[in-house]
Amino acid sequence: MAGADILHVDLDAFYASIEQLREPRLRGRPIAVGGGVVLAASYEARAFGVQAGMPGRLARELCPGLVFVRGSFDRYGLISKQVFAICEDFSPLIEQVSIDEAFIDVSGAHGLFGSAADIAAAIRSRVRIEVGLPISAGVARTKFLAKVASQVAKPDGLVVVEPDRELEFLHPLSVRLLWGVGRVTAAKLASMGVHTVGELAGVDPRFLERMVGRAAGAQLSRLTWNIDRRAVTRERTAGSVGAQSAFGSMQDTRDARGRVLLMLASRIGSRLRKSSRAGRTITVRVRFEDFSAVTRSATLAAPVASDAAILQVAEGLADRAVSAAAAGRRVNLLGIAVSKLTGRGALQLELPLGWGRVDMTASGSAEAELQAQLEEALDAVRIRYGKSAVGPMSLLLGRPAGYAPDAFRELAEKS
DNA sequence: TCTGGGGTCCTAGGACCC
DNA sequence: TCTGGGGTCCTAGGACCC
Repeated sequence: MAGADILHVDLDAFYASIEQLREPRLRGRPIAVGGGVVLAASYEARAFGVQAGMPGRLARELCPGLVFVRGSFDRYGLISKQVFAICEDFSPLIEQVSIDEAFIDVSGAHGLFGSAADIAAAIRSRVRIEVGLPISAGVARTKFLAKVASQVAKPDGLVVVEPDRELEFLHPLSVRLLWGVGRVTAAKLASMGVHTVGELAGVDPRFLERMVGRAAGAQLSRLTWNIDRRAVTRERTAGSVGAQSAFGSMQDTRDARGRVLLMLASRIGSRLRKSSRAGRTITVRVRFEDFSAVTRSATLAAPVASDAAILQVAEGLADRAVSAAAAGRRVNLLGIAVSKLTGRGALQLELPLGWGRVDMTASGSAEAELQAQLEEALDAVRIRYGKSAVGPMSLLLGRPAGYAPDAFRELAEKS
């Protein structure tokens, strides 16, 4: 049987710990990062019941001495990089899951650094000394169990689950520690008298599937027996890019909606172009005063990455979403997401036309593929608006692998 | 309790094609 | 003309995670 070679490391109360590190007078005090809602709470605040995701007002009621700190997210990103660079000194096989946690496969690192438990201890100590932050770690044979172990280890602890004691460790724990059991599923399980993983393991998988859905049910049944074949992988490319903005105290007017959509579209567009990606499906989410939400989406024939193209589609979708709801309801949040993303290597052109501008995006791994797509798009423009409408291409954005500027310049000149 | 912003994955129904 | 089964894609909604 394979050894316990997977680490899950998780920074404790990450944002709040950073603020306490930066500002000594916040140490030992209950603090929360955020404002309208709590993004992170220090352990001193958690003792009062303050939790991430909780509305700020409720948090203040629970914990009268609570100090709110505005977040400085650029700094959090930099510190996160420092921490995972330390992890990388021990093994290159790191899968970063979010800003504050990662899986590390250390099966190839024993000769240099000792057992997985030794490595976890060394990482914790170096992060504490070099960055100044507490980080918890779990060690187990599977990713799933390593993550459960790090949750159990918090705050500032280390839990190693030896392969011959897995179920003994897992079965007494709460089902809430299982990946995929949130508020709704936990309530359903509780209504059946199931509270621990061990109790869940005794439930017929077919029954579970009927209750929570086929995939989720099957997954849960497997996890209760620590069956998890996922490997630690470095590559994780996002499947969608989105942005949203709550209106807060801003009045919901047509003008305000337009401005928010513009801001969201340009944020998403620049992020897409920065990573040389483009997407075909645009989804708009509209949330109303009563927090009910409506989404409308559209899938385009070709991927887009320009602000103008995203905005144009999003405006239409937002109108449809608003009119699907009861008349007169005020909008409370707007969001846009772009999905069905191309792999890295999207290329985008903006063409000045007689009447304005058109954006096109092509994607593919090979240059020929990109060129063919753009030729096709250009033909469509010519057919629709007349040959003379198409002027010289003005802009190339994004560089696919093997990008050859000359070929595209020729294409631009031909048009 | 009255709620941010970034994501992932699943489900179900319908259209369309072979 | 009326019929079957399977696959793929799209859309809308929902649960969940950090």
